[in-house]
Amino acid sequence: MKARPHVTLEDVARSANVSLATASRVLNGTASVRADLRERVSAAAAELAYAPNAHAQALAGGTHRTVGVICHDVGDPYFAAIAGGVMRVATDNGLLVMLAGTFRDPDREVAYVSTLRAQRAAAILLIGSAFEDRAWERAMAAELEPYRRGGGQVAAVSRHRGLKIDTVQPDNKGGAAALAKALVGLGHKRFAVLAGPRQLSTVVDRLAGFSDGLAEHGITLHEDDVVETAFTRDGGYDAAKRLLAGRKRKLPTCVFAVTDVMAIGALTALREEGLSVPDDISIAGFDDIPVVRDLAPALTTVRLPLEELGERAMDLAIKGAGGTRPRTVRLSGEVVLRESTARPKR
Amino acid sequence: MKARPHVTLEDVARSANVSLATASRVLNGTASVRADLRERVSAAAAELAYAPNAHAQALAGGTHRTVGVICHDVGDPYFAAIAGGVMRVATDNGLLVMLAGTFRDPDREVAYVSTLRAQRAAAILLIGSAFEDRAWERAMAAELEPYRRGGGQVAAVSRHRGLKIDTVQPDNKGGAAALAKALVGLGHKRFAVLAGPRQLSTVVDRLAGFSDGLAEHGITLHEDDVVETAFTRDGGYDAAKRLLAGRKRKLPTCVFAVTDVMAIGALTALREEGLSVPDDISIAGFDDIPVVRDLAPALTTVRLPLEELGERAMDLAIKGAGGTRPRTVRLSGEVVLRESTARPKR
DNA sequence: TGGAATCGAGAAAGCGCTTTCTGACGACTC
DNA sequence: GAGTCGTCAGAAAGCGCTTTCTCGATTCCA
Repeated sequence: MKARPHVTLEDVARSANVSLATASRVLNGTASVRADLRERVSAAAAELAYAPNAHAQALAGGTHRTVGVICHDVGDPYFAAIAGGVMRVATDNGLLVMLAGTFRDPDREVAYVSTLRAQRAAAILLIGSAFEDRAWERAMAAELEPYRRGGGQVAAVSRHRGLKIDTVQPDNKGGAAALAKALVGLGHKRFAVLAGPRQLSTVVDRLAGFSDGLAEHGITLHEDDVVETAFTRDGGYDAAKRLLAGRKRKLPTCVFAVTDVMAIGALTALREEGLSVPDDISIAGFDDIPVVRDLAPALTTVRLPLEELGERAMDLAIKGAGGTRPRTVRLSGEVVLRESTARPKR
Repeated sequence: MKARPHVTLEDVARSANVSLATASRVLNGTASVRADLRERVSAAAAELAYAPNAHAQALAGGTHRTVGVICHDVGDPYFAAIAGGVMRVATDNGLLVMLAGTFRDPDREVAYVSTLRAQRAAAILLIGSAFEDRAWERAMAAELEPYRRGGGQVAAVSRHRGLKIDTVQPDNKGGAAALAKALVGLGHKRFAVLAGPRQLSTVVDRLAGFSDGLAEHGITLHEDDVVETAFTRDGGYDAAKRLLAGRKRKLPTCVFAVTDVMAIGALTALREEGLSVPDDISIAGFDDIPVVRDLAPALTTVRLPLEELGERAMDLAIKGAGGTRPRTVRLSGEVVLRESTARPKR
């Protein structure tokens, strides 16, 4: 057998002794074709293991069945959960998902959008906090705008409003405020927050919400109660260590890590330093990624409907933009008190 | 401004007052072009926010810059870690990754390969245990074979040898055997194994390795010491509960869950039943996914170089098949004893 | 200064498919 | 039985790009 490049529709047509057009019609069910011809074409296609060239189909004005999803880190359970939701909806709609991780590099994010644009992806989904940065925003808009003008759909999860796109927005502020109130309700008065870089809108919102929640009870969150760190497990770990190193005596009774992933790192750091959670110190996270219920102690957090976040974003993109105003779907979180928080003993 | 479809190379060429060919050459740097023309083309392209149509490029015999990665579940940390490795290498090589989750549905897996074939993906990576099923294997081969004949690269992580493809194979058997020996070394004599479905080759290998390792020390793993369950966190949870329910008295002193994810579920189940790990019972997993070091107690496991698994698989695919024989890269694991295992007290 | 050799730009031929547009052919109507 | 539709298969025109192939304009050597 010779090494031939690819089986084409023409091969199928020739083998079935019909025209290209007829073969195409049979394979797509576009128009009615006499039964015997239809039969011959199907048989030939199967025989030759024909797979249509998706590029040619796309070029010929056919379908664009792929959607691009851009997130910061595929390995992060938060994104993984959202991506799961996206994929379910995508699969249900016969769409292929291209998942890209930017490793939090703004330039790479813009580059990916550009590539997706070149692929004529049916939709682009931006998952995760935007960078609050004018230059980045401009660059992003410069890619997104022509993409949409060309008929592309764009939707985002948890994004900056600077980009005028359809968004599924978890209620970061409200959730954090509710959490703050719940923690104050447990009797806590001295707090510390492990925050990610303030460039990220999610960080800013959760911080603000938490601060507001405390303020309602007359508690002020001072700037030096906030430890800024990387938005990762290791970031949480480091920040907790720094927190302890800095103030061995006037330790807070409760620590709020702005994401569960960071809380997990912090939990380990606290344990390593010989502190018992929640006896010596309480800790709470945000997101309710699947694994936190399996921790010991199980983590108090704000439950976000992660999969739904992804599903709704995909929905938004599929349904297409109706009006000209960007739509926003708000999804609220729910405080889940678990064993990592308790009444303070100090 | 009118809603126009897309900026094409022709638009750019016209705007720059050069021919299509010249514009193409400038944008690809294919051949030398007079400086002023080059300048004009670049300017026009930027001005119009031109993005080449990747489909047209692919069709015209240009580049195929996308690779497909198929795994069981994107949300599973094991796959996420491997995918991270794949993505790093892919990005370094200017490739786009399309990640697909099959949710352990064999048919969907085959369907994805078919789609990827249609996309003329540069490579297809199969991540995770194969289904040990003749019909599935045949269907898979029927897709893969024409794909490779057409120049496609295929590589796998942790797969069945039935499919004759390049493979990165973690040493499941050896790792499990080493783990068994280490556990026996701690003094354990009565074991139980939480296993996934035996359809999956990974399960079979780890089970066999563990059994062999025990056998070397004269310990026999009986069939009813093995609890078969779903290959997930919940599977581990359920299996552990069943284990306890079944034999409140002659409890094993050590439980081996064939994956960390399952071990995590089991850990929670054990805790819920009031058993202390490792005082009442020891537990070990396999894979060393990132989160297990943050558990309390931290999980004993077999460390697999997960990211490297992905990297090597991508390497294999990029380097292309040299000879006709499928290549196999073997990566060994390393037993990591942590706090979830201790000398048995019973 | 003439002719060969060189260089670079444009014309045009596909890549594999979808989709009008055409044109047979048989089934109708009056 | 002549004329009119309605069907359905085939011919052909792109979709947007890359890449020969071609040919005019330079440059260089004799």
